[in-house]
Amino acid sequence: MEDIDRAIVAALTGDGRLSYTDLAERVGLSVSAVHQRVRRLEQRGVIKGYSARVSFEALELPLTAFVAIRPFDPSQPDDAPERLAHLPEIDSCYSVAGEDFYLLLVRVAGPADLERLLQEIRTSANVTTRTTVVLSTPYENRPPKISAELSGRGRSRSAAEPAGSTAG
Amino acid sequence: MEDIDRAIVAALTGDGRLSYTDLAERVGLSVSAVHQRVRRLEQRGVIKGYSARVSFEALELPLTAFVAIRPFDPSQPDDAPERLAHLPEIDSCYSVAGEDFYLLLVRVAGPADLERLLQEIRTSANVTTRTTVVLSTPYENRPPKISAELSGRGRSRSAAEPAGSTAG
DNA sequence: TTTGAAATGGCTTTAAC
DNA sequence: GTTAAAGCCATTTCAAA
Repeated sequence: MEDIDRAIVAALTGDGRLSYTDLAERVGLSVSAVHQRVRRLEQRGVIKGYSARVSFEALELPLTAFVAIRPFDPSQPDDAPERLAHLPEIDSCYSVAGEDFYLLLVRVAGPADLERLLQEIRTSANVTTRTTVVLSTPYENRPPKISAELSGRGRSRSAAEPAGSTAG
Repeated sequence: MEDIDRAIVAALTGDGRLSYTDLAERVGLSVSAVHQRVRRLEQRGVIKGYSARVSFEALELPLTAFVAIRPFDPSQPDDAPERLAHLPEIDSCYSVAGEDFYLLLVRVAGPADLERLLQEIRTSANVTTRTTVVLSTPYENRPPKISAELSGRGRSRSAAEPAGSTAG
């Protein structure tokens, strides 16, 4: 992938509502050029969509936990992700190597809800659970590493000086 | 928080670039009313921002792993999150109860990069690591539970339908 | 094939009710 | 919360490199 595409992805990861005008200024291209690249990135699946970042505390879901699960009966078909998909408290489901089969990230209002959720998980997927409560989240869902270093591309307008330009 | 606000948050979590026009239609309010609610949600910190959802495979970061860390010397000050923040491969950092001190979610290009990252983590924060490789991700970062279901209230194009105006 | 510039329709945003 | 209006942006179209 090109450097400019990486810069576009990095910018939209930081602010998914950036206008094409601002985006064009940042990467040093015209609006239509940037727009075309974004469309291509979306079509190629590099950009899968856009989401609002929410405060789970404000949503009254202050308790985050990891729930490692493994089947109670390993001979059964392993369809835990589908069996658990209906539970909205489950934020993410990872199939993992190691002792456990899956690692779930869940968000609930408090211990009572966590207890009910764990019971629901166990009965829905016929699994055992091992839960690790999250005490705090120093950072989460940070933008991925972007190696793009935009060399000073000549532009017509000199009024704005986008980030990434060589220090002068 | 009100049901309409929850519906707005849910909609923007699913599609952070929804226009206020579409949003207004979904929740059954006027455009400016929805706009005002979104501004308030942003100011209150319920909506912390907007991000593009990216394909880590397309970004050449196909290997995801969880790295549980604990200090090599527990008598030292515990500032692992700050010491590790400069590593862009670290997607998230959770302070957890249980055997370990922190749980990191990391994304790298392959096993070689993972090995280098683990060495970097150990030396940067003076910690031991226990790594769990993610084999696949059935789902990730799903929208949180929203108790309000306002489906069916949306109008198509009728201009004179004062939704929710029982008081007037 | 990709980029740059202009025009139009739609959206965001503000003010008044 | 609603309506209306003004300004800005997204999207398309076309010309040029």
